[in-house]
Amino acid sequence: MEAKTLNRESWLSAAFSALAEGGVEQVRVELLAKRLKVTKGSFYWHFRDRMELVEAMLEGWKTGRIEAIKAQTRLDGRTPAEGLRYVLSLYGGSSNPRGIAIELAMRDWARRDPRASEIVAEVDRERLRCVSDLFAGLGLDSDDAFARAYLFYSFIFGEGLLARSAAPDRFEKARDICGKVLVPEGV
Amino acid sequence: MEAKTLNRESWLSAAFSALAEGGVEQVRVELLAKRLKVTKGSFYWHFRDRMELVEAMLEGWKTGRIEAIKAQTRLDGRTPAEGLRYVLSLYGGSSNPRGIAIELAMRDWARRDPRASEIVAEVDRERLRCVSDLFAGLGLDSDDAFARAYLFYSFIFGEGLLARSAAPDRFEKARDICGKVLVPEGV
DNA sequence: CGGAGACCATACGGCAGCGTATCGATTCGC
DNA sequence: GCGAATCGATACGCTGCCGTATGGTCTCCG
Repeated sequence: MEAKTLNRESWLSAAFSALAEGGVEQVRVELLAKRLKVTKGSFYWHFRDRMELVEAMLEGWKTGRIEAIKAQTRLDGRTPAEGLRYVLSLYGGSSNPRGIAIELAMRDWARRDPRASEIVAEVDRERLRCVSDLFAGLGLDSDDAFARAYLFYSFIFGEGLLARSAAPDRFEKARDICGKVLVPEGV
Repeated sequence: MEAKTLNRESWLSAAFSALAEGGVEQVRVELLAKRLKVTKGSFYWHFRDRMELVEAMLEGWKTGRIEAIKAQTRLDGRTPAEGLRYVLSLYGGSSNPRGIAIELAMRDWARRDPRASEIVAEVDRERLRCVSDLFAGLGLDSDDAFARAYLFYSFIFGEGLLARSAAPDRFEKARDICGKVLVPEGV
């Protein structure tokens, strides 16, 4: 049962798909219209212009990601180490490729747009805070915990950047070992 | 003393600047022409079309980066650990921002262009091999050495992605600590 | 000095994207 | 049922970009 009429969410969803696949440059109203099988008449009903769509994307992404990291690091019975391994697994490997693609596209966007940069910074601040707390829960002092969180997220994002085809057969094992280094067993 | 006439290198250099600042989408012949204060008549004298420029960028980047990593990891009297710290310092922090920008733009490019992806993979393969060897020189076995190299480069690239404005005052210390984790002292 | 080639300017056609304007169709409140 | 609001189609002008065609201006060399 398809919704017979589009709404803001339909356009936003399509916009995020376009962002994931081709970067900000590819979220263009006529391309989205084609994808949604309508004309841009529909778009300019739901949005004032392209800027408004783009702004809605930024805001939506920000609140969504901040809610997500808070939920993901709320350890209900889990130990801090388990929590860290869980967060790592969410972005690791080939799980959630769309999420990784959006994450990378967002950051590339942030490199040239101050508005996007601001949003990414807010999200990063929250994320670093949350996983810093987990590392602190392992017994590390404030500076070490922050540094570990910094390493943790640099690895997660950087992994998405490393060419998978550079040595496909060795990556899985490497990831496992990295996991052990990133979240130490005994501290 | 300005060169009174442009050549292929002039255009390539401008193209890399545009790439660093705005991604592939921003290497456009008319924009480059404006930047070089000529018209595109000049461009189409030196290049058949935009594709040829872009292909030259890929090839030039590939050979340049492969030569660079080989030179940087050739330890002339240095210990492996010193070599690793040296390579880390080359991309770390705010040194060489242009190099980092090109690196990131290249990888964003690779995410949607198979040709670019192939080039990046070749460079990554060589880099992983070179720093794997350094880690192996520390006494690690093959799998551990590769994993360490994988972590090493993920960190380097990922660091460029993390919003610096998320906690500007804590990053420097974090980087230092990360350095110690990435290239272990005593193994 | 005169011709050839290197280098760039000018001008054009073509396409794709943004945004606007206007009109058609469907749905919902009353 | 009827009017108004909701949603989308069609058509237009504008801009920025690619690529081509053609002509102009130097410089070098015999």
